[in-house]
Amino acid sequence: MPEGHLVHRYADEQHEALAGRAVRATSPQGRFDARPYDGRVVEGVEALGKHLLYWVEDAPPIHVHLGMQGLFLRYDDPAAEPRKGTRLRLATGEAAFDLIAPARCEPMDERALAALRAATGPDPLRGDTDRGTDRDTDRGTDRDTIREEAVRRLLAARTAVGAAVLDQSVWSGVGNAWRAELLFLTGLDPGARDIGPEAAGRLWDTAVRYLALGRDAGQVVSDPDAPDERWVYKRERCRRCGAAIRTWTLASRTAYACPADQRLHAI
DNA sequence: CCCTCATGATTAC
DNA sequence: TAATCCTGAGGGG
Repeated sequence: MPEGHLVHRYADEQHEALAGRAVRATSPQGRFDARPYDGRVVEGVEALGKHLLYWVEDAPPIHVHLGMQGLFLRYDDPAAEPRKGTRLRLATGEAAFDLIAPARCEPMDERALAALRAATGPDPLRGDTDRGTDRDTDRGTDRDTIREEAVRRLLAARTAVGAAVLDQSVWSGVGNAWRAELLFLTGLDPGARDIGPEAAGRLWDTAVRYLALGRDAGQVVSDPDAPDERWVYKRERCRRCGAAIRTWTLASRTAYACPADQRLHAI
């Protein structure tokens, strides 16, 4: 059940383990044709919002989306028996990564890749790592430029901010738990509209900072002093003020908000 | 053990 | 708006 922070964590871990190496690629379950990738060198593993791209020498990139149920298992013994239902195993001599229950796992052609990039808004975790910085700098998309684009797209959305941040073409990587916690941290009610460039910028800055904490910790972190706690997400009462948390459906997902600490109009 | 729900998103109706 | 993908966690019996 991964949002962008975990997808980036997977990408970083697998890039470290696989890039520059030839991999054994198999589909124990048989639902992915791994033959074009078996024995080839992995050039890199890249996260794009909640999407993963595997770049492999002399083969089309593999697109993976974990959806709600997808996960990776890492085995330090690459000969370990995969669980049945493993869609894809990528293994070196040192480790194996098994992909279970993905929403997507498919080769990507140029057209599909262009469509994916076009449908993917600014990612708070792009440009955060050295790897990403190099790549993004080459395209002239430094942090400030990304931030301006993020603010522009959020304001252009015209929907409730809680709907906009879940729209992956507005910002990519934010999911339902982060929506709840980021909007709390920014003092914005998910139903707020027309929040203005200043609040939009604060929300973006909060996303950049906290998703990085979450990626490094391997879980949602909305209070560095209490990394296992949340302010409003799935809570009965606000962790800050004790008010009863309001829940409702917004953009087909359960929204959580503190009626006292979050406002419909940015201050 | 069985049932429901979920940190997603597409597709069909 | 609902069904779908089809795993894991958690609650009830």
